[in-house]
Amino acid sequence: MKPSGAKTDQPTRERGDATRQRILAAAAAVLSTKGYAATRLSDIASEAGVRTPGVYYYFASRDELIAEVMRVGQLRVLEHVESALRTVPEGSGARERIRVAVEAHLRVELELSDFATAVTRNTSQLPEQVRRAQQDESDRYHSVWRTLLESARSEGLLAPDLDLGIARMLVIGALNWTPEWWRTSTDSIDVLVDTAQSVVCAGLFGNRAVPDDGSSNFDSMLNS
Amino acid sequence: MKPSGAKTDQPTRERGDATRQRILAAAAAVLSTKGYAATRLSDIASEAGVRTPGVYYYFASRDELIAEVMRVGQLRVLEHVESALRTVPEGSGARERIRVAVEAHLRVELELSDFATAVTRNTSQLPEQVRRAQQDESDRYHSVWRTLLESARSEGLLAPDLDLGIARMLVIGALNWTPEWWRTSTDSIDVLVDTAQSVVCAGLFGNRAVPDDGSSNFDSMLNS
DNA sequence: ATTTGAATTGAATCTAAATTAAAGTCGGCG
DNA sequence: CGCCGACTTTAATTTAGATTCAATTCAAAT
Repeated sequence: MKPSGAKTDQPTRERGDATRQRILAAAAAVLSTKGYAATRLSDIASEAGVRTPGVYYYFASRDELIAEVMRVGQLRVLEHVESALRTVPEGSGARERIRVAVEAHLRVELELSDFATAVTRNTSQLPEQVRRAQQDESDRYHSVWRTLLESARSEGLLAPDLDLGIARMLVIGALNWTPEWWRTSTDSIDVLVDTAQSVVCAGLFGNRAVPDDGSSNFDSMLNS
Repeated sequence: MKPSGAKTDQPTRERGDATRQRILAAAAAVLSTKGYAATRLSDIASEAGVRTPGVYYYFASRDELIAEVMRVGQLRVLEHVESALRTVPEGSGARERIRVAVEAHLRVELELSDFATAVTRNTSQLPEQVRRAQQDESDRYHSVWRTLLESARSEGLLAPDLDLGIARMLVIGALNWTPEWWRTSTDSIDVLVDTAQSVVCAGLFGNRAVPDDGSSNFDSMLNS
């Protein structure tokens, strides 16, 4: 809050780096709650403990700052989900992988990263140029899900007439909408994760049983 | 100086009424594609064939105009879905009613009304005051779905441990996300409707077969 | 201790839009 | 006709907020 600079005895080079990070994080926080329309550079600055013009030392413009938030956010989602999938034991089937992806998506979205939330809540409202910054990572993320569904199909888990593209977007949509209604403070995320896993798997595979006997959490892998 | 007067009884407003509607519709159109952030009063005006200040003859401010779009939009969704549900034969079960609700939601969202799209794509980004305008209708809409799920439960269609609130939001989320990716021109909406009905019903009830038992053509509700 | 340059700021400037003011048009009706 | 009031428009005015600029601080190197 103090206008005075940070009193750390850090070397200036590193302090500047840290400031940049603070600004970026502040932008993600403001963006994820207020949305692109209502995000003021001054809000970001004060959240980051800097005067407004200070932002320009690190970012060329408001849109460039926001674009970077988007890029980072989309990348974080992608990497978190991919990394979760990497922990799934080799032999596991598509069902298990999809459960893991659902959980990873929800957790990074709701628990781990304002950046992720900033992305899903704002993508649609951005100026063309800003949106482009994220396009690449976004495409890659969709590829991950496309692959998941395709392997489910080749395992014979899906009804043969199911349109994979549509199904994919319905599932991702359900997950992406969660920031609109989920109140982290109030509700337990574990229940959400469980419910979402059940509903998504049932929706795709057509049966709702097959609970996870404890192996749903992707940090703990038991089956093989 | 202004036509201010609290006089409710203004004679002859034929042309004005139409203009007001044009402005409202234009606002819905712009809002549904560009989003709140990028929606300029001047865009709305020119889309409506009026000069910018002309808008102020009918609406007190930009936000008031937008608020009305939101109110109308949410109301349209509500009424379209309720009216669709009214066409379901008395004896039908919750599964059939939910299928109808899914279809009605998608169609009003994607085919029938820019207003509806404007609502779902912008609600989260609005200033508090504007959002409040729709709150009421929004709550009523959620009640409709709550009731649908509750009757499904009382018919024993749902797993007893399923969290109805979460399930409801996941389903509505999947539907609300469609305007983000669906390209009306490119794709057939019928396939989307079919797929969504299957996935939602399977997701909730846990089996994917059981299409509608030959009853009712819910195309009959497409007017209004 | 002086110089240097990265980091930061207070005080302008600039600009896109929203909003207001002040007329102007036009059709109907006395 | 001629003016009345509903409707529109052109021409300001205002304002919020992004961006720029010319200093200022302060740690580190000389």
